[in-house]
This record gives sequence, C-alpha cells and structure tokens, in this order.
Amino acid sequence: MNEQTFSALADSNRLDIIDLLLKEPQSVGEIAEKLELNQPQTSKHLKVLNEAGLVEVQPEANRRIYKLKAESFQEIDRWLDSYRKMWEARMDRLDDYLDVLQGKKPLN
Amino acid sequence: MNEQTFSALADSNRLDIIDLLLKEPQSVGEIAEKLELNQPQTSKHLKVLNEAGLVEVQPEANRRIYKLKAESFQEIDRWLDSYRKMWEARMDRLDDYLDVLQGKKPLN
DNA sequence: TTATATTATTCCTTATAAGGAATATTCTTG
DNA sequence: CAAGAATATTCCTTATAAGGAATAATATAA
Repeated sequence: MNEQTFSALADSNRLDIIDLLLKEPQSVGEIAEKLELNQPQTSKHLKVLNEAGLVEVQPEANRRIYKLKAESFQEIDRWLDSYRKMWEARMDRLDDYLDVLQGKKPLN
Repeated sequence: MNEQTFSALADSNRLDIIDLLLKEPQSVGEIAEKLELNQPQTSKHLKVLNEAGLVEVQPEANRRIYKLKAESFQEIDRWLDSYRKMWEARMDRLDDYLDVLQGKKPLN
C-alpha cells in the first residue's frame, strides 16, 4: 500500500474536494467556490490529489475539469481486504458466543 | 471520515507496524526488533496509531501488547462504500460495452 | 527496597506541508 | 497579436511531524 495515497487523504480540505468530485466532475473554479477556498490553494490541493493518483484532469476550453480516478480507491479497497479478515473473525466469534447464549451450541 | 486516521496511515513505518500486527498482537520490543526501529520511535509511532484508534494496548507483565482495533478499519471501509459506487458504475458501463462488442446488446 | 527490563516522554534539530500573496502560464476569443 | 479568463507556480512564513539521544516512568523480580 502506498503511503502517498494516505498522505493525500490526510487533509480535510482534500477530503472535501474528493467528496465534491464524487457528485460530479468539475472545474477548479467551481470547487474553489463551493468549498470557499481561494483558487491557488485549490489548485495546490488538486495537484497533491493528482500526484497521488486520486484524481485526473480533462481540459475543456480554458478550464480544467477534475474527476475522481477509481484505481487508487480500489487500491485502498484491496489493502483493506487483509484487514477485513480480522473483523470478520471477530464477528464469527461473536456469532458463536451469541449461539452459546441461546443454547444452540456448547462452549468449546 | 476522520483525517486523523489517514494521517496516521501516511507513514511507511506505521504501515509496516500495522502489517505486522495483523499477523498477531505483539509487544513494543518485538515490533521494534522485527522492523529494525529503535524503541523510542516505535513507541511514538504506536502512540500515533493509538490516538487514531487503529490499535489498542493490553498490558501483560511489564510489557505492553499492541493489537489492531477493527473499528477504524471498518470506518475506512464504510467511507469507501460511497466510492465503490463510482467504480462499479464504471464497470457496468464496461460490461455494457463488452456486450455490445459481442452483439448481445444494441448501442443506446 | 534495589536492580533490571520494558516502555514512554522530553528536548533538540531537521524536514515537510499548509496557507497567503503575488505572479506566471495557458487557453480562448476578438 | 492583444485582452481576458481560468489555472498553475513561486516565494515566503508558519505550523506540524519525524528522527536521534537522553532520560523518565512503570512494572517485575531478587
């Protein structure tokens, strides 16, 4: 798992940007206005997100439309797979315990 | 989604620690030795992970056993849910396109 | 209680990231 | 090409995080 991805996500402004881009791809100016950020900051944050592979750009006239890029999110998802086993195992043990409480199953 | 979680994950040493703790809960000294970190750094990283809710401690004699805590990972998982729709939508469109290529379906 | 093992904290220095302000760049249109 | 709109970059200052070294704190055992 790439730490750059998490690093890019470790900022509330950038989380807000991503959240906004989930609704629809949009330009720097639109993002800046909706989040009440100034334009240079917005561009900088988008640069970080872009370098982390979380977004991609598509020029349109003299504007640049940013949109989410699925791959990096999928990478996080795959990374989480390893950890899913952990909490599923925990859930299994809970299920067992609940069964014991209901007399469906003896304690080992 | 809490940016503190991502911030804690945005460090390769801490990702290594988490990876190690997935195998089994273990003490500060064991972690430090396996990852070739010195003890103070290891404690500091564990403190960050602990404050982010990614690990928890269980004292055992004069050692402190750290283990992963499922909740924060599940929080990431839930956060990813919103974004899963994105790539699933993309996959659906790809499926449609493949169907078109195979003559199973007309182009809209 | 003293010695020892284990872990946490503090202090310091250095590196990295964020925000503001100003400016540069790029693209489009007249 | 000139003007204007949209975006990117640079410079500066400040805040935050990381690592090393030393030390403090805590718990166990003799």
